[in-house]
Amino acid sequence: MSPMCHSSSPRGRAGRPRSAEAGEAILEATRAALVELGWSKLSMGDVATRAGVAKTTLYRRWANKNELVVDAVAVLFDELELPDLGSLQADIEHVVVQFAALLERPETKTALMAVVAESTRDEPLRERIRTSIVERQKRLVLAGRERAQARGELPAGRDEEAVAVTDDLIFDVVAGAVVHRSLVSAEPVDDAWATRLSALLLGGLGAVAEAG
Amino acid sequence: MSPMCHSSSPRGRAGRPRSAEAGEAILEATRAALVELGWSKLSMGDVATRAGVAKTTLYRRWANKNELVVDAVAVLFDELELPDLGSLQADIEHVVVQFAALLERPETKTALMAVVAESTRDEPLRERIRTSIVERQKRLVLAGRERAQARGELPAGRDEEAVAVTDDLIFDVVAGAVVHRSLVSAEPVDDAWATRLSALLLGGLGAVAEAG
Amino acid sequence: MSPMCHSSSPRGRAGRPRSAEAGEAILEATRAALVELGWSKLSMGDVATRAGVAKTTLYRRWANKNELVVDAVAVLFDELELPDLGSLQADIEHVVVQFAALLERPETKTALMAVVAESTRDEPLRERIRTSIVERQKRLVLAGRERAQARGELPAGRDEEAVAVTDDLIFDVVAGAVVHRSLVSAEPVDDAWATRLSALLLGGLGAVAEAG
Amino acid sequence: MSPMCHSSSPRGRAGRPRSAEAGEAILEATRAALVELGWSKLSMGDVATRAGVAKTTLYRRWANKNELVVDAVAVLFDELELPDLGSLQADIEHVVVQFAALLERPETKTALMAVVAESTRDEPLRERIRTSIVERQKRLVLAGRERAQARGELPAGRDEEAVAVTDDLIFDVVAGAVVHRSLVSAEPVDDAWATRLSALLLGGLGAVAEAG
DNA sequence: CGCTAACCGAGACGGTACGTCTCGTCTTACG
DNA sequence: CGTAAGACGAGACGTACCGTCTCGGTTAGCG
Repeated sequence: MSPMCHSSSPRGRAGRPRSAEAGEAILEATRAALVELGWSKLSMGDVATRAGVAKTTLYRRWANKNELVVDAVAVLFDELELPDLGSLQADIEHVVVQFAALLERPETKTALMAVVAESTRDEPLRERIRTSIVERQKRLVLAGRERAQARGELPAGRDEEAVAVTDDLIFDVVAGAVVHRSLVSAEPVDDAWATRLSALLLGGLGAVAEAG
Repeated sequence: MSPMCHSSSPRGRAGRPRSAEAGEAILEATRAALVELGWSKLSMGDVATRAGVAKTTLYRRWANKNELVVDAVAVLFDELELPDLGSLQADIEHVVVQFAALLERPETKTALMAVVAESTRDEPLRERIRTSIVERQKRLVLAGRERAQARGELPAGRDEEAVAVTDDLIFDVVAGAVVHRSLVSAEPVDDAWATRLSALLLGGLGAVAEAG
Repeated sequence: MSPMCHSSSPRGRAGRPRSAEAGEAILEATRAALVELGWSKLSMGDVATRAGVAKTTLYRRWANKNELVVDAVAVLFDELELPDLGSLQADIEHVVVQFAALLERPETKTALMAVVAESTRDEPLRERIRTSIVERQKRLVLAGRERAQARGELPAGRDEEAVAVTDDLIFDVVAGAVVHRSLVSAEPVDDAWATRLSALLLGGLGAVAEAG
Repeated sequence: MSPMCHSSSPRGRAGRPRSAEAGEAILEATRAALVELGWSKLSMGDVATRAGVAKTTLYRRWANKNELVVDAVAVLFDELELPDLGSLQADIEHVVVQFAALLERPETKTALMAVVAESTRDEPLRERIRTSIVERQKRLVLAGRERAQARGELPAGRDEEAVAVTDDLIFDVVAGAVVHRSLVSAEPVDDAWATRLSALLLGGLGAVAEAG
């Protein structure tokens, strides 16, 4: 399940194989172009030139600019980590600040909303975003919740379904709130804000669990 | 403070005045084009044609496509209302569902994230989004909170600053969660989800207030 | 019946009129590009650049490279003249040499056969060649024949139809022979060859007239 | 002197020899593609696919599209014959009609002028055309003239040089006239026209012989 | 009988040009 | 002066071929 799978080999492999370095050079060039130009002024030709590659090579691997950009930024989200800071509150605060820092990076800031916007009219793109970014990062919620349960901060989830539903809710709330604060409200996600958001979640989680 | 203020009349008025109907026809045409084509395939020329107007007229009133789109969709957000449903929980649920319905409309769905994305590289646009959309809709949080205080569901805010900070937090959390659920996770914002989100917030609000 | 008529004004005139100088600059640039690059390496983008014009401007006026090239070279054929040299033999020799000289010019040499080749698959192009080049130059045959009749070198044509048919034959023979000698056989059309061809025609004309 | 001689074996032969059937399949595929697409839309990749052959195989044998096309159509010209019809006039008429029929075939029609056009800028191509097509078909003039001399319709040529010069003239006139009538004037080469052309030539030949 | 050199198919590669589209500006004539 | 119409310079789009290259795999003939 390679990230770049636009019309791969039909059955086995015949002919010259795709250059491995080209792929990485392109993604790197894409990120550089995002930083310099932003999403809307990024052009395929420019990326190709930066990567020292022909435009055709880009189109051979990605159907369009959006798919390319998703692949280029998806890897950045994998840098997010959830070290054990001893309490759920601390863990949440940490990931919130980390995520906000990621969103402050110019390549992420300009690209994320743009591809989400495009995905509202492009089902394959939406799917690629889901698999490359969204679903991958739910691991953070999962890990945080399980660690909190291990610590006894949260009750063990009896109903598996209910646990997953709550995980999803938390994910949308945390990710959504950080994105909205950062990109829409355009106000800083500092430690104080992260603390307030964590407090809100912790308090709310109890209520949701009771209501369950 | 008209929403379209790109170089008004210099000092008094001379020559032929601007057609009043043209402005509304353009915004209407813009919304229609958003529905049919989505943001990225919407073009100024097409909007002009639909509105029966020359391209020049568009550029005389809006600096570019993004400013035009913001004005075209901003008005839709004013339709959001907060009827008194008797409890804070019900009020929140109602506005969440209403907001989700708004985001499901094709013109809003395709446009909102797009202009936010563009605004990360365009300060005037960001400002226009803030004044035309974001700040205007904070009224909903304000109204909901005051009504809840009146009902006694929430304590009266002693510190005005702290109240505003919490209002902002709630706004980012609610708006962000709904947007993320709807556009990024691409899963439905139904009554059940709205109920869970409301429960989370109500529970959290208590905690935040205590911590405050 | 302007030579450049690719989708001109729908009914009357509205909007900015087409730049007159642009048209001439484009044709001039086309001829220059033909000289330097030849037909097959001539590109629309290059012509546009040479003419200091946008590619769109070319496509607004000509449907494709072939139509442009026909217009660019057609005017060169109008330079052919038929001065009265006192005898039909001399007149023929002169026009043969003149035509050969025209075919030796690099822009004509490379372009003429190319557009004729393309015209075998492109009816509008064939028509444009006929009206812009072929039919226009039949004037030379007409003038030569009438002058010879006036001199008494040829009998006055009784049957108008037969005269036209013979004119066409002569045109195809002269033009075809020169083109074939010059471009296919790739041998020089010098005075000696022109003399031989003229002699052949003069001798043949008598026979055709008798047979006629 | 094989027709396909693009960088044969260096000194002797080693390794696998070239597939004989591939060569014919490629020429056949080229003709088919010419019929369907015409010269300008014929592509090497398409020919390769039609022939069930790799593009590499084409380039191993022909330097480029034009050389390939010349070889593909050259063989068609060998079908021209000059049966003895009893008189020079009849022989000429016959070959004229035959040649016109050949030029009416879509593969010939589209290819011949195209490669001639290209040859004005490509000396090796011009040479290939001369040896593969032009010089080969002069045999028809030669045979016709000798047969006419044998019949006593034409005087025996005293001066060998003069005879060759006249042969060339006749070749250019006949071939040129037919091509021009057929492809440039785009009018039919029917029996009547062939008769007129033959009459012109026969009459002219006498004059040229006397003048010669 | 196994080497080995040249062949073969497939298809990716860096390029170039295509013809279309949209941008935002400019130039008309009309009201 | 505002307007509708539409041409303009600029430049990106995504596609199609070009001619070259790199693969893995035949297929001869020579040793």
